[in-house]
Amino acid sequence: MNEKKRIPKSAVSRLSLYLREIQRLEKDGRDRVSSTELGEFTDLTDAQVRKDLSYFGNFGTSGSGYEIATLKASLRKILGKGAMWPIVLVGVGNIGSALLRYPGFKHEGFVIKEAYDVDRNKIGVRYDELVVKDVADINKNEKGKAAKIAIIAVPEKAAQDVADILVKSNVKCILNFAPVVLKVPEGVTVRNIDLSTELENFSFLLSFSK
Amino acid sequence: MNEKKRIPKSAVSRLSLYLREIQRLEKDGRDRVSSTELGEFTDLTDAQVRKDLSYFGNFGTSGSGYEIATLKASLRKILGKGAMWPIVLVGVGNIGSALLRYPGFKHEGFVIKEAYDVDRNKIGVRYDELVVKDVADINKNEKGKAAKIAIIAVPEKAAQDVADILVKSNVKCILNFAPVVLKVPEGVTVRNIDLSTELENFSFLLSFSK
DNA sequence: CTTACTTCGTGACTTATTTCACGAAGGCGG
DNA sequence: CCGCCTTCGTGAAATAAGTCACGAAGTAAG
Repeated sequence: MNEKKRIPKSAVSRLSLYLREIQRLEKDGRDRVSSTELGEFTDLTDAQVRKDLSYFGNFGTSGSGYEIATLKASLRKILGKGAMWPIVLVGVGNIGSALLRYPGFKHEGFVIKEAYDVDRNKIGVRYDELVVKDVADINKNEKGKAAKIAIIAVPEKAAQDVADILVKSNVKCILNFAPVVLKVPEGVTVRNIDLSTELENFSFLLSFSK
Repeated sequence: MNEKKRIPKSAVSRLSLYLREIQRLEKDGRDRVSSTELGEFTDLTDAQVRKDLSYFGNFGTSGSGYEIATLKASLRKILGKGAMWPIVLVGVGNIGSALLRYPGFKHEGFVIKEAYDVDRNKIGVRYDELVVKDVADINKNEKGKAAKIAIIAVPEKAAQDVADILVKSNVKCILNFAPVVLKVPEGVTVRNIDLSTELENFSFLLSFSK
């Protein structure tokens, strides 16, 4: 209910999980779900579920939990689903091209609208309706097109330069696969997907336990 | 210094960043670095850097910061680098095959030693020295081979089954690319890489800020 | 050797996030 | 309509994480 309270950053990520689960439940023909049950599916406590949802509204009914149809609609609204979000991809190497081929995005409301690379061999390659362009042309093409979300999948050396260009072309959110801490101005959000860090967490754990 | 204090989970991830940065500095010929400087590189405060490091030892010298060679050695030790960690990959689709082709792992101390899939067309395909095997044979091959780290890159429907099999074959750490919350017994760690959640964070942000 | 400066390590404090636990609301059977 | 059960929403308490700020230790210069 309360719009003023500060919302923990991680609550939004959990909202994603809730949405995913209730969509699954909906497919199974369910029409109501309790916080306890949602918690079981997402490995969270019932209190956590209720609190997270309560940051955004009163979606539940005391005796009987949450109605799936309405909760779904609300969560989708909050998470900005419904619009199709255009994405710029920079770097069509191993990961970049995997993302291009991944069909799931469209279904989730995201489309890679443009793809760039430096490599001659990659420029001009077609993926579906999309042709890989020269990274030198980002500004030209991007300006005004208003993709606010970008994915960086270039080698570490190039990542900061690419980020700078993207910021100039008005990108506000960057999903970064390069193993670098990007410097961006305020108002631009970066989220890192960093495989070596993830794996090092594992090797840390494994080295210690026993 | 203090071994008893509870270490924040995120401190280990930051250790990875520190290690990466000092290795970069070392390549540039530097041999000392201060917490302030490390903080600038990683976008953290100097206090955060010092506190993180202090969970694991007294690596610094008061007047002059951290000696790169020794800090590097210590961090590598803590993070379990030095050994080559074998990894099992399950799912050789878009993402899985990108990971197989990614050369960086080896350099970081991780090697994909086995790869599995269900798809006839993928089974038998060779990537370097590695041949994709039938997922039905995981147990057989894995038992005793002692890969403790696995990567799941299968479609959501299959992920939990795969996880169960992996757990049986003694895997302790799972990097999960499937958009599902995996249920695993205590003692097994899962880290999720969830593109739609990441992107939904963005669409959430973008929907609100104006 | 003394003074001025740098930079660490850390306890105390602040802020952020999660968990607890309970009142109130809704549903249901009789 | 009345208990009884379920389940929400939410302040208050507990836990976790991050920041501050300062004493102590090192360095450098004269």
